[in-house]
Amino acid sequence: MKLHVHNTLTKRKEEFAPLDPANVRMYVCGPTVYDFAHIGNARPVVVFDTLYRVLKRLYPGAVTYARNITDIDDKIIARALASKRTIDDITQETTRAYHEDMGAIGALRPDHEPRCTQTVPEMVAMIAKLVASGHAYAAEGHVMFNVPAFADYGRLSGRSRDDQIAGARVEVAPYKKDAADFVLWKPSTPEQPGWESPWGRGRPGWHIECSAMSEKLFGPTFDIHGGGQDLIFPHHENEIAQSVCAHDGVQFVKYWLHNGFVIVNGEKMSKSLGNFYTVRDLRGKAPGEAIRLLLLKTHYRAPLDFTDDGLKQAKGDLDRFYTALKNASDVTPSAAKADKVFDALLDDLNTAKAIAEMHEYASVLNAPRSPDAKAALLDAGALLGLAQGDPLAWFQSDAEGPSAADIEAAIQARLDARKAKNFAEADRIRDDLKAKGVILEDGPKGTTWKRG
RNA sequence: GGCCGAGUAGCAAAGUGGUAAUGCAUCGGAUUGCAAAUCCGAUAUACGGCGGUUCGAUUCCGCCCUCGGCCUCCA
Repeated sequence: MKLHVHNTLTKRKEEFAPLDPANVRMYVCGPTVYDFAHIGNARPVVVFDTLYRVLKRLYPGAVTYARNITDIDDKIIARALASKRTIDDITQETTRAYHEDMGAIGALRPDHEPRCTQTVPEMVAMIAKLVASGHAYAAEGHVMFNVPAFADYGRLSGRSRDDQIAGARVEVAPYKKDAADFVLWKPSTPEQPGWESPWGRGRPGWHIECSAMSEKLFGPTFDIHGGGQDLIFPHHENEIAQSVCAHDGVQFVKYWLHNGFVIVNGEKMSKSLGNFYTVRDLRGKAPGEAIRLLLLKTHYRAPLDFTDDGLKQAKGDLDRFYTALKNASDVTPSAAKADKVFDALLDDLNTAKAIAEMHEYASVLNAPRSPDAKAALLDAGALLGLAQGDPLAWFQSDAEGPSAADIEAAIQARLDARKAKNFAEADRIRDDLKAKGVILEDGPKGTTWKRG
């Protein structure tokens, strides 16, 4: 079975055939670092992290994953002004928090995390090239990309020129030659961060960064470009225009992948609506691993309705996996692989199916306790970034509630009571612990406990 | 207005041209001193609506309805 992915460019599922199997390249749009990441920001991270894991298995040692960090942006400038902090301070702290949060939800670090501030010369060079080739023009300190100069504009998002004009709500700046033209470079005031350029001191527009950073790392053409569906237009459409025109018409990206939104109460979760949950906050409610599983339970292109109950259920799913592993601690895993899970992932990253198969492995591990099932369950977890931890730690490590020593002491007291057939006392101890969030399980090898 | 996506049992969520996985929930039973965990079994008129193609559609086509999104910063 071969990997198939849904390509936004063709609107259909296609077999994935890398440009160069010895050099598979994936670029995903990363965060603008001015605030904590919310669960909607986390979705593409987890989705493409899973794809990264699949690609690494298919092309061992040949996959390069890049995810940028946008550290030049007007929202950052605004945040700095409002909080009286420096831009560096904000971007560095936010980047650190981002790494923590994404690590907590099991995301591997990309091979490269390019930053805008370290790619300005490349952006300037690309803009200059576009000006020289007639695809862009300077006007009033700005440099604009001239959309009519790129015949293929609109192909990714499926928008025609007429649609653009009909639906245009954008205020047309007087220096634009065409209403659809967009900014490559804009002037900075003395207070704003800026860099010297042939068009004066200024800063890059939003879209050019990804074109420049991907070119720097990957060259003019690469395999996969990912991001959220809200980036299809205008961001990715504009990236294509810039990159293709800067590279004499050479193809930019072979496969465009986009994840669906996280919604809450029927509405898209977004910063502008203010209806978002930060990953940081959710980590206080559930383990990061449960947040990850929640994001993977729905196919990546479908909308995902976030609820507290869904988060609880995801936690419950993990409990089931870890229970199976805990109860099978004496089973030595074979060399079996999670073939069904892998096949599901190869089919356009069908994580929902993959998790269902993972449940099947857990069932087999519970019942016939087969070494194959244990190996497969663990392998499934490795592919999905789940259930890799120590089962006892999963159930027992929690800051709240009685200490492990107190619990052990209570268990011993209860054991004594049971030996004396004093079941009333034994049950009292058990109920007491339960009230404190500790559940006891009497098994053939003695009593174990977990935090509920 | 243009474009895009979604609508499957109580909940979540896959999937298929021949009446539909999986998990949770619910109900029995096994096991247990009683539980928990696990196992066995059961339940549910579940595929938004109306047409069409077909021997047969939830699955293909058309129209419609509902919800959401993009067209302006946004994962």
